[in-house]
Amino acid sequence: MNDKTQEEHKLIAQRREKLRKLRERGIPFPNDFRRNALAGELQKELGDKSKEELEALDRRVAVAGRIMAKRGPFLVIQDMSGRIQFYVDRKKLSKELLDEIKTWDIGDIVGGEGPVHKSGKGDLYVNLDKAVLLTKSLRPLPEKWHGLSDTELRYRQRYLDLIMNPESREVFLMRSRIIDYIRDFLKQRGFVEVETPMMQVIPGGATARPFVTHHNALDLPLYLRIAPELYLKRLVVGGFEKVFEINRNFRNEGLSTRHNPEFTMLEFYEAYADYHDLMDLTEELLRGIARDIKGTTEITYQGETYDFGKPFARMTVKEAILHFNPDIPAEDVEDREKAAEHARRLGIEVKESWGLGKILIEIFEKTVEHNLKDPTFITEYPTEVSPLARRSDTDPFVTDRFEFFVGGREIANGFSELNDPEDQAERFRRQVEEKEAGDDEAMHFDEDYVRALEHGLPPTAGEGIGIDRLVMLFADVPSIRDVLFFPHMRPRES
RNA sequence: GGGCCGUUAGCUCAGUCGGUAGAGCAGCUGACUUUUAAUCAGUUGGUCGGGCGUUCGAAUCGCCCACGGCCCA
Repeated sequence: MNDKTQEEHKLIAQRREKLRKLRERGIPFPNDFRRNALAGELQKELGDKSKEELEALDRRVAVAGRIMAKRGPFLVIQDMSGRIQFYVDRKKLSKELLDEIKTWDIGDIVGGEGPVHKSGKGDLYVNLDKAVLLTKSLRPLPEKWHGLSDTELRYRQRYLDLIMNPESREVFLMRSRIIDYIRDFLKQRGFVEVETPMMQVIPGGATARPFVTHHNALDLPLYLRIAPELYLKRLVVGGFEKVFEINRNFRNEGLSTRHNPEFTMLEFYEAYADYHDLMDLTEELLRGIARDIKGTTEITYQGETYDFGKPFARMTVKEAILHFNPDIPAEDVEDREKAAEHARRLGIEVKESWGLGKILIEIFEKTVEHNLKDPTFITEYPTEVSPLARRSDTDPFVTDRFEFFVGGREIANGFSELNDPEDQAERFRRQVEEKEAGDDEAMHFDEDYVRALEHGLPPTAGEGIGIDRLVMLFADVPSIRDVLFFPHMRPRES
């Protein structure tokens, strides 16, 4: 380590010196100031009153927050609700207090008390009687007008982004409101919120690469869950007939504007329902979120508008492939070799072990998915790629499954659950074969889960909704990093 | 993993043809006390992401590396 890394920046040194003086004078980080008002609420409550009305009212408040700007005798204070000014009156305050306020810096956290008045220009301010520095900030804030725009710093030092950029705060508040809405929606319909293991002996419920950890006392490898599905269905076996969980999943895959190694998933299961019921429920839920959060069913995402008010389109995987690939004849999606030919032409590396179902899904992902702009349910997913979904009664090649797309992105995946334990065992065996053939995303055989099914899973439908992507949609942001407080980044060397 | 773009003062950004590195904000000194990106005068602040190379001379050209962004797989 050289001197350079230890040497402190001048701006920090100046502030540290001010803190040193505070220490000399007593308690540098007091915690006895109690506020009784919030800036934003005062603006709402008193913002319309005239100067004279406010003086007559003589509303005395105690407000605390961070100094965001200094404007002559005014300090701009920001708290969680908004902003209000403090007025520093030279004629009114003691010399000692005036001298102290002079040492306050932008970024410091302060408290002030006094009556709320209004300036000649019509802005509210607290006419300070008392004021106290509560927390000295040792580091300067970013530029007051442009805020913090460097994306790397916004993600690495999210607190600065939140202090400086109101749009960013708004996204996270919206995220919270969306999750609240979903909880209320499901609870009102009789669903019970539960929690199931994040660390699993057999990672199940999805096809994805897991993170591995190790339990010392049991001397056992444990996997961070890639999905809660198999545990939630065990609960349905146990008589919890309507359950949901909103929690993190972990997948050991790359990072992108749509992927973070940990992400939030809503999963819910309803006994005595099928996938059609869930499509209806999903439609109602998304429409409800749109109305509640945006006040309209017209949702604009990255310049394009989608109408959540109209009934959502529904089509099958095969129909969608034919629709977006007019050059593929209808009979070719029924034939493995012909479908494989089309797949190869599209640049897909077709593996020997793939059946028709897997080939169709690859073609679907390559040519259809990004084109599904308007809210659309896609149904009839091949059994081959749906190892946990109930087989269709009319066509065993496909399952009673759907996925939901909007803006070219998958948002939800749901199906009538496979509750035939013997079929499930057979499907697990196929997965194990694929794993042995080199597919490291294929599922493990979960005997314990099959045993649960053998006790009887009632006819059930279940669904997962990716919360991060949902929030991206409603918040109209292009990257998943914009809806995660602390997106994963490569650590920066010191 | 591949392609393209970016990295200059605490922050937001300029920097021409390769010729001593600039502005605004923030900071500091002072004036000013009803300001609204407060204003006025003065002023401090740089390993130009890191390394190697080309050159009399590199923020600028070349190569390698790091981190980030976007796109593709």
